[in-house]
Amino acid sequence: MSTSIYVGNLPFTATAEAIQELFSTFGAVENVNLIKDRETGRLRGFGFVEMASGANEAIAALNDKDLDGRNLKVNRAKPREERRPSRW
DNA sequence: GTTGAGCGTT
Repeated sequence: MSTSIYVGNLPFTATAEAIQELFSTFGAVENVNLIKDRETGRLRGFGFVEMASGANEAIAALNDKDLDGRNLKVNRAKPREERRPSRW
């Protein structure tokens, strides 16, 4: 059982490994997925983290936490929606 | 800088 966590307001200086280390402090990080624009390849400024345990602990501790001069947004993520229809 | 995908067989 894993918990999907939404992480927003991420600094462009942050990386997946840094996020994993940060979240692994409170539990086991299953996976880290930083979202980036697939057309430009640049970070969108947010990402997702899957944790096997300590998810709520990480959320409570890292949410609204100061990082690189910005306050992080950490919340339980909602299931990914279907991609926009390619065709009618 | 705020809720993710990719272009073939996850």
